Amino acid sequence: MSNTQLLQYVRSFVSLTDEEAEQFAAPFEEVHVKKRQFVVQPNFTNKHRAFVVKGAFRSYAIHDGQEHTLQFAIENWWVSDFNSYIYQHPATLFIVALEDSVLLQIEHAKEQELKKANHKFETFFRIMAEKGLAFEHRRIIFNLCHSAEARYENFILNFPNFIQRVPQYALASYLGMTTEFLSRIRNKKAHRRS
Amino acid sequence: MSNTQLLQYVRSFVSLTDEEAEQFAAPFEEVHVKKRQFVVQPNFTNKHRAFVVKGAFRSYAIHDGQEHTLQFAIENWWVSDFNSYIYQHPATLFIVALEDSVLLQIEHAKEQELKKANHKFETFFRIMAEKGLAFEHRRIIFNLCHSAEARYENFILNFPNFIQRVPQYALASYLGMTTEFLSRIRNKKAHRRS
DNA sequence: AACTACATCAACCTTTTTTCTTGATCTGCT
DNA sequence: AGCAGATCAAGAAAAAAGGTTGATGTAGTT
Repeated sequence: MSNTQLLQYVRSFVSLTDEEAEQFAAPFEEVHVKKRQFVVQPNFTNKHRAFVVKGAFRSYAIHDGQEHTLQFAIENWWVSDFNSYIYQHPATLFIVALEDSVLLQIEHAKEQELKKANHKFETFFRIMAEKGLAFEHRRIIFNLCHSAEARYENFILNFPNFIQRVPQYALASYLGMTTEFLSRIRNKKAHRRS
Repeated sequence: MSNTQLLQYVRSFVSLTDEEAEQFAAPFEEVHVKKRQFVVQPNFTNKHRAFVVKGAFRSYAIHDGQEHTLQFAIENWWVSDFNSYIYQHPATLFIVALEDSVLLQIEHAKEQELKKANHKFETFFRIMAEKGLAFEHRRIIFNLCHSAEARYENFILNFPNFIQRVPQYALASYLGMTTEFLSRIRNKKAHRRS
């Protein structure tokens, strides 16, 4: 059961009794999406917070016709347009499945109930937010300080399991460079090794 | 300007002074969508009525895993999940762009204001609804009375400019037959001609 | 002035996906 | 039995997605 996976994840942050675990998992529903399917689109409010049980996602914005990737998510990551979700405003991001995937999603209102119901649940969501914030801070600083090549190398180092699963144009736009330039970096690297 | 196109259309049904035209057009906003992008999805309320300035759309329902096409729309047609739009209830249809397209859309509330503001606007929307209703009546009767082949021939006759723009599987599901059967009809027809 | 780090544009190739076609077989009607 | 049409499976054809390369440009450095 896919709840097991979610609960295992949650329990790695807060300890839950079996009843608590059950209570936490209850409001989540399983959703299957096919590759290339959108789960969030601009102008539609992002009503759920979603946990990736299986598969891969990309969230991105389009500005002046250019796609800018904000995030990738694979198993045991969360995906949503956070600005849309927490304020329950229309989304500005696209979130699309990069593979056939399975999500566990909880409605915004249900999440509020959970947090009210049990202090541990509140703690869990706080930890998620803090981790997310810290991660983005590291990312921003790193991006500001390093060259395109260094950013790519860093990505490989930190997310080796993403590399085979995200398309290169998406990775390029995540790392803030053109797809052509990323292609050249990879090429150069391959030659160096041989 | 794409408003011109809308106003020309409106004026073909009701006469408007220039001020009226301006007032009518004001609440419409232009939206660009790419091929394969959804503008309406089940469970989200269809908040806008949309006029197709450029491009093509298809609205369809999924029942028992089968897609059933309700409508196609190209330039100068309107597209929405009408049941969702007029009652402002969650949609049951998908509406997807078949090509890169441009819409002019008006919010539900703004439309109500327009209709209150000027009798002519009320008249215009009444005409749209009546035309739509009459059209669907013709369609239903025709479908009940004719064979798959006759329905296809009729479509060609009445909507020659749709033929090249809608995929065949979509047309088949609009005409109430399988894509394979439509393929055979087309094939037979081609042979007859040569 | 040359060099580095990167962008843009266009062409092209490869792989994957989508769409369409065909044959074989089945069903329910008349 | 014969017709209108469905279903299933296999392929072919067409379109789209993804990736690479070369040429050329630019802004900031050395």
